[in-house]
Amino acid sequence: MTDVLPARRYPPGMVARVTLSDVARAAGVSLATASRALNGSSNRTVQPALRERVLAAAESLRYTPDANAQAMARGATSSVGLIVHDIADPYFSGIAAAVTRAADRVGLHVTLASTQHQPDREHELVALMRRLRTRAVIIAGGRMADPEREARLRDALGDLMAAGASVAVVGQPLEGIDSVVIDNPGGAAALAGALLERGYTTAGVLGGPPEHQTARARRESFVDAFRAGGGTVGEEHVVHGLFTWEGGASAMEALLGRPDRPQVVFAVNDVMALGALSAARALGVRVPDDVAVAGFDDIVTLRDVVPGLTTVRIPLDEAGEAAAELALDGMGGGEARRRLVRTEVVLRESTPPRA
Amino acid sequence: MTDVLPARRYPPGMVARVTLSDVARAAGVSLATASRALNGSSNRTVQPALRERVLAAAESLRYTPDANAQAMARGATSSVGLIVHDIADPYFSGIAAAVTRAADRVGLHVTLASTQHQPDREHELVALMRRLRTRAVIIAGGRMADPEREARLRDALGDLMAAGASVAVVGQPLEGIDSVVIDNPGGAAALAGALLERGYTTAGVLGGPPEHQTARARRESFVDAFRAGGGTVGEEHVVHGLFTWEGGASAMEALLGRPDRPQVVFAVNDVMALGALSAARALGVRVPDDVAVAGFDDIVTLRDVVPGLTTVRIPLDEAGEAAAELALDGMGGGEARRRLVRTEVVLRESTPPRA
DNA sequence: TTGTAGGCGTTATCAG
DNA sequence: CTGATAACGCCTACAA
Repeated sequence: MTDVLPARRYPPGMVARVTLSDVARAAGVSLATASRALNGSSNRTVQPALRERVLAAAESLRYTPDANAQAMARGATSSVGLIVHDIADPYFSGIAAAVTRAADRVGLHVTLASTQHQPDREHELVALMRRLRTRAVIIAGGRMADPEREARLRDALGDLMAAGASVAVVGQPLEGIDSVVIDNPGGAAALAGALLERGYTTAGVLGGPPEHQTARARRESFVDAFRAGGGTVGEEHVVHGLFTWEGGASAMEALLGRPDRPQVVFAVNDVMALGALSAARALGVRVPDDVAVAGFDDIVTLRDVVPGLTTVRIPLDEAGEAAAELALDGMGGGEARRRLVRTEVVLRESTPPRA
Repeated sequence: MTDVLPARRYPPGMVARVTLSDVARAAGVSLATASRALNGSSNRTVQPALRERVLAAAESLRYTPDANAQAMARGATSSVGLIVHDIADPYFSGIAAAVTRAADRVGLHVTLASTQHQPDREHELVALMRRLRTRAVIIAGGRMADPEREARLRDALGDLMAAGASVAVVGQPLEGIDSVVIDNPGGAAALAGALLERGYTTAGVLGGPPEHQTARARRESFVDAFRAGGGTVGEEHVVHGLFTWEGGASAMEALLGRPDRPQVVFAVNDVMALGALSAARALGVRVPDDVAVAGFDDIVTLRDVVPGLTTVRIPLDEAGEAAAELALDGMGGGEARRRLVRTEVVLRESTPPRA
């Protein structure tokens, strides 16, 4: 078996690429046979002897099939697209990890695209995925509800699906599209219940942006449940602000400045809760001695921090898995499916039982 | 302009894909002209009138070029590969964010692959990238030094580069390959200096796995610098263990069980430091009152936690940017380049100045 | 079982 | 400036 080098010539700057024909020639078989030997697909109709020859030739020529060419010939790629707002955000990276695992399991690879926090870019990225002819795309994020943006997104998704790709969103359900929805209301309500059970009777809320879908769901469910359970949440103790650390800090500041400080403060996400902790400390208010604090998300690197933050865990791996399952199974043409990912209350030291 | 639908027939299950020919036909021009009008490449030699017609046709047909076909014809894809161990790890997701941004900036998209913490899979993923014909690949991770694995990786990288792709590694420098290296020794030494300056004279180290490259670099530099600065680090106060939360916790436990407890304990990463905090608390040892603690990495979600953890920040965005720059500039054939990313000491409450 | 040949969607070369 | 037409690398009926 000699290392027959391709005789073709390449433009300067280009590198010699060994193709299937090279392998076929080196092995002394036809292109078809080489293809079958290397790919095998369903019917492995190729004599062991030849097969060996081909494999050996491929090996010695360091041949690797060109996925793009295969995609063209087969009419389908082996990639799934994942669109997030910011991969550095633990929420998204958690989902990404699960999606990656799932894709890997079925021999697909993932193309990652990030909107860089610009929700209006979502539709552009969907268009990108269409050009790439990804088999499926998973869209995570888009927490703000903006009808116009959603319309454009829908449009792009229409084109994408018309091209045969399947789609799944996780986080914000999208009418008519397979979606996995996080049980924010359930989690917030459960948290309220758990706090009541621990003896808290008055609560405040750092509620995030009024229009923020996720924030709203958590805030409203918490308030409703806490009240329904006999607790008190004063209207003046529901403070709005940004969905960020700073947002949590300044909201907490405002809250602590009011009379009748509530026994516990619920921040609609962990990062805000951290800001709240910091603000409290700055004001000389001790947590949990003077005021208890709870968050939402259970950010992974926050676990085992001191004091442990009571929160609601979102099983991101489940969410990612579910999204991948929906997207990869491809919807059977029927109704848009929906998967609910249950959240779970995690009680820690920041909300000790009240005597 | 009528919406001329493609007359071709497709196998069942397949979806009608509108191609450039369809657009050309609808616009009444040749394939070549349509291509030029839509792509324009360098020489935009196509009459405005025709150009308009083509654009309109494409628009109404909802045409999008097939990236795979373009890749084939052009002989080059527009994707860059990114290989990490675990995208959920803030270290990797931080780098991924920067890489994504950089790629985006130059009109490339990123294909993400994860080894799932199995370093032996790195070479497989490199092979994947080769099949995909990515223009460049960035490898982040691989903290363990395993010559055999490295050999296989090298091999795969050779093939990849022979195919014309450029490569850059970040984290663990690889001989002969463009790499961005994190200044772990510098950071650890600087931390030692800062602690000495704050009045600490005795230190212990939670050193991670003995063979772990990163751990070793940090541990040794810290010890050397602390001693060089007049401080004391007893051999029995350097405890090895896992590079994880549990590793930090049990190492701390062991350390606190010894006589002559050091004034400050340096954990070679933040997560281990967290474990250490937890272990200390469990043993009734207060931080920082009874013992000060410092970590390394400055995990983003840990900032602003109480008590603030003194640590060494790794500017992941810089690292990612640098890697992308190296990989995308493609090495000019010369020597392997090297970029040093400086780390920065961040002093917080876990290591207060000693009176 | 193996080989031949046509096609996948674009780009690019080379004549008109 | 525009239009045939040959690649690009591979797969797959269809034939042999």
